Amino acid sequence: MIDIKILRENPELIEESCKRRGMDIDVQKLVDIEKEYRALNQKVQELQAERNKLSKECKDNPDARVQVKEIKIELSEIEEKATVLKKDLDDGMGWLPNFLAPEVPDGYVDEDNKEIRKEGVVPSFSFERKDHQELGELLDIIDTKRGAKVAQAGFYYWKGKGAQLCSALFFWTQQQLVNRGFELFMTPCAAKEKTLFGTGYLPFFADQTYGLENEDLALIGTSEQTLVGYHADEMLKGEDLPLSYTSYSPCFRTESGSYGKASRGIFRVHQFHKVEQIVFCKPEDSHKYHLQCLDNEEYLLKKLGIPYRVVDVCVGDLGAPGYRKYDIEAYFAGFDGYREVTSNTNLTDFQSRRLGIRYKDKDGKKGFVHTISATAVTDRVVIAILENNQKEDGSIIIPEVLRPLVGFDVIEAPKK
RNA sequence: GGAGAGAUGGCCGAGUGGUCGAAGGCGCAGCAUUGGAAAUGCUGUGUAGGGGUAACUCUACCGGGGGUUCGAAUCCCCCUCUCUCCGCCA
Repeated sequence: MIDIKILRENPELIEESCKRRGMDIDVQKLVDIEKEYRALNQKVQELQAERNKLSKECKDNPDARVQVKEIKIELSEIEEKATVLKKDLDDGMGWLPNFLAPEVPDGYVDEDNKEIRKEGVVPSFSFERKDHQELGELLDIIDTKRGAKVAQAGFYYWKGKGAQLCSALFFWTQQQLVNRGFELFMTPCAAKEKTLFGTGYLPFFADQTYGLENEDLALIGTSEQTLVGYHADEMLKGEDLPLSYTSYSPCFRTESGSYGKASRGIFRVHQFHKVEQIVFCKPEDSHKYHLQCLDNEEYLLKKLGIPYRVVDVCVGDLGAPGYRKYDIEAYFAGFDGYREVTSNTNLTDFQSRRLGIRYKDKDGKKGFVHTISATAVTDRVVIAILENNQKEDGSIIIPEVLRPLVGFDVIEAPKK
């Protein structure tokens, strides 16, 4: 949510960021609604003041009762109008995107993202490489057919040593983050509209959400929703910040409208699994923790031996709630290219204003916290391991750091 | 699923029609005391919004929504949530 004072005093700033994002929003109309609402509200308050004053006189002045009754009628008419305007105002404010960091690259699609650096050595192969779909079937560790049979196309099973590898990766990642100062959570996998609105997923990503019938609940698209929502309507102590939370959860997304995109295998699915990083911090620190979350992501990929590149995400690929975003794209040998595995957004006070997450310092200074939302790992990292660590027969070398957890070094290919 | 109790400020908790934005406590801040601290004492301390250069002032808010009344934290109705007991259950 954008501070309504900015709408009032510097609407050109909002127009500018909408324009840069290519969003067609009538900011001026919103300014007018706000103005009208404020005038009406002022009138309401004047009448209320008069009413309050007169009611105090009622004990010894019977005429006052009659006057108050008249005021009440006038008041209810104006209040009715004000309520309508307030709703329009709230709806309009809910659709305003966050401001943009000045450094965000211009552009409309992911090809416009700016590469910051490349790390790791891209593996070379003396044989014909397979993609994860082929490897998954060969090794009997990914089952998309039965996923579709039991649930729907876009759902899948991890199985056997593949499932072991996933479990190990998620567990290991959580441990690494705990070692880096994060507190571990297990969260609800459903959340109500208020929470989804507050985190910015509504109204902007309404078509991505799996709602539950006859309930004010939807399956979470990410545990960001439940972790950030955790502190809704709370006043945090300044000295407790930053609060760094992590959790593992399934993530549900309808992915409507994305069928055209490269989606062989389980790269883009209706349910995936993610270890998330969330930071609540003071406004002046959000840039620092944004970079720290990025460092955590890079640390994990380096330990796992996965080559990657970091990109500075462009305006069009950023998402309305985001102020600045770094993606990491890992190298996938089967795809022979870099594809998104993590995404790390500084949301500034966009979510905290919607959710009412504030902090108070000992000296009484108050403000809205900033939030950082960053992926740690997802199933896609497992896919990268499969594709990059394959041998000619299709067997997979397990990354060293995960070997103690899975209890084997290789997922062996079946004998012919 | 059945029965009952409850929701008040950063937290706990009193308050059953006007003098209540709300006692008291905790917490927090300042001052005093101290070599320093603890303890103690005194003072201050809700949130959001409007108006004013400012001192200040007005409005709203006691889970949410509606109603009664000149006037509602308090009375009435609806909803949501929480807790306790019973049943069922991973």
